[in-house]
Amino acid sequence: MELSDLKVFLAIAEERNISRAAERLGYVQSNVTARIRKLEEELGLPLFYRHPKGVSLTDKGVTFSEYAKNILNLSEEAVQVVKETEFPSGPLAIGVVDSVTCLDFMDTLAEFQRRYPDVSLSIWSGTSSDLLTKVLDHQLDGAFVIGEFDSPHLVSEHIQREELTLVTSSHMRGFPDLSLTRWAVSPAGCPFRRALEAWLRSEGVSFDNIIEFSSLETLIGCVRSGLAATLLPASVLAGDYSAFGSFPIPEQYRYTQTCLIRRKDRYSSKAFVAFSKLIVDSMAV
Amino acid sequence: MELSDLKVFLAIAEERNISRAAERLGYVQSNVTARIRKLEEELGLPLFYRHPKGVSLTDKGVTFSEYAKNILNLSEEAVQVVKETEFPSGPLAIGVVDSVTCLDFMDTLAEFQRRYPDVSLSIWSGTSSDLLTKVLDHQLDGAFVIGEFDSPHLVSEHIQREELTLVTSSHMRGFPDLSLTRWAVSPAGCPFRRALEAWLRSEGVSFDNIIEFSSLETLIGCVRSGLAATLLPASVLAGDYSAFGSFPIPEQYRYTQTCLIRRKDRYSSKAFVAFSKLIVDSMAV
DNA sequence: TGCAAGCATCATTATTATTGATACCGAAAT
DNA sequence: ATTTCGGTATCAATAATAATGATGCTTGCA
Repeated sequence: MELSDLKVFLAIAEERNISRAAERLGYVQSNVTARIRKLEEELGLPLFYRHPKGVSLTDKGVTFSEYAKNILNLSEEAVQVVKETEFPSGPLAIGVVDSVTCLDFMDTLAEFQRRYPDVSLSIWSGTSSDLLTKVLDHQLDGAFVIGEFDSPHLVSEHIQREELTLVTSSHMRGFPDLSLTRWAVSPAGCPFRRALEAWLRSEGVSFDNIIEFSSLETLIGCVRSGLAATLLPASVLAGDYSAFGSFPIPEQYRYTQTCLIRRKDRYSSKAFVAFSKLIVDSMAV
Repeated sequence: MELSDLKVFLAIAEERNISRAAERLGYVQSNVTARIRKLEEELGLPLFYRHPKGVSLTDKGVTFSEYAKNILNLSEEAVQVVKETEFPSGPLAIGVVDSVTCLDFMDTLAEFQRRYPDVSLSIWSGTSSDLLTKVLDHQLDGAFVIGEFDSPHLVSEHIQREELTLVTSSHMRGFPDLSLTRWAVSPAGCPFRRALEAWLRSEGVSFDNIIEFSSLETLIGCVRSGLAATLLPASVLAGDYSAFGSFPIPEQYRYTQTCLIRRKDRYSSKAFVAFSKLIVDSMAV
């Protein structure tokens, strides 16, 4: 049994299809078939059920896949750790919730690239829970998410407290009538949306006059044009204050936390440490 | 990088000598040299210093070897877990301190073999600290040791409280004069010896009139012949009471604990669980 | 009945690992 | 100084293994 066998195995397990796994791995189907059969023979048991439309893991296969993931993660970490130089370098994958990408966060990124040109930084954006999954799955070194997350595998560091405001178009004058307002929101799971829901519920206002946006840019565009209002950190409006009206909301719902999360058991590369330090410093200003 | 590369790497690291590692692995030296060089090239850094009399790990090599061990342990565990059948089977390596091997422990072993013939049991004996090391090193599934051990990687289960007695030959009559007694002891590190030392110190008796035995059998033989006295659990004398005199010692030094230790993070096979259950039950009687 | 999608098989080829012979290197012995 | 010894490195030849491409087999579905 070799690490490459585990990679092949996991590819099949994820694709639930040998042909697709072969394609993904850049091999030919017969090869992948042969390898997985060899592995099964070596273990003396089937890892997959074969059905006409693909394959699926047996119980033992499920168990084995957990081990396989751990083993491969560990082997990657070993290589990374040992290759690491004194100066931050190598790949660094960071997740950022959409709402943060609008901040002067971008400036900080540029600064990071300038200081540490040997780090190849890749930024993923997504919802907090997407990013959470990716961090737990070793697909990201760390992520900036909104809200508190509690997992035995994570550590999180508070980066910044954001102040949510009720944002409207500047065409509308003054604090709107909540019950008559149409709301622009992110898909379910977004902490801003949850805060909005909680607030409106406490005001006794129903929450069905909503439009959902998967992209924050579009959402903001919609608010700017006066189609709807929303709840966002004022900082997201990126200085374009003249186009918007911004109103405080009750203190109970006003604050959200941006946290940097990472896996407890994952080795923090020099690049990661440098990155998180730079972010914390720049946020503190 | 493959698991076999890690095995080659670790063999060299342990032997500190490529030729010996090759021999141990059943390869020819040039092959092992080539493989390790290929691995080093892949990592882009040397794992070993070469000197005229062999090789030694670089700093990075030390780091890498820690990962390599973990990865290989995990991969072995993966195979073992997945191969495991409903009924206990497979290899089971247990360590037992010398002093326990004399008990009716052997009967329990025989019973275990009878009940679970598919388990290939191997018993290692040694001192408590030897066994401790082997358990931590994944060389043993578990071990019976005397005394309390505290390691974040271990869990231990109390099996039995042993009562230490002052053992003399039946030739000598009555409680001996401690200051005139010659003592037969196990090598340093044995908990019985430590207890004896502590007791004698508290009595103000010096502890230099000693003979060391590496084998408990020989030690007991020596005591039987009247050459020396010692401190042992009465149970060790194996029913041969007529040949010995046995005297209680102060309560403070009288008791030792036999514990079953195992690694916290190690998967407990069905065989191990069955074994430890059988032992606990048989001790409870 | 005839696809189409998917896994299995197999002969062939490409790649990689292993060997065995030999070169090399430094330390210790002569 | 020279040899010898215990070790690693190199390299051409060979053995073993992995990958390919073509084809066969099964099943669900139209």
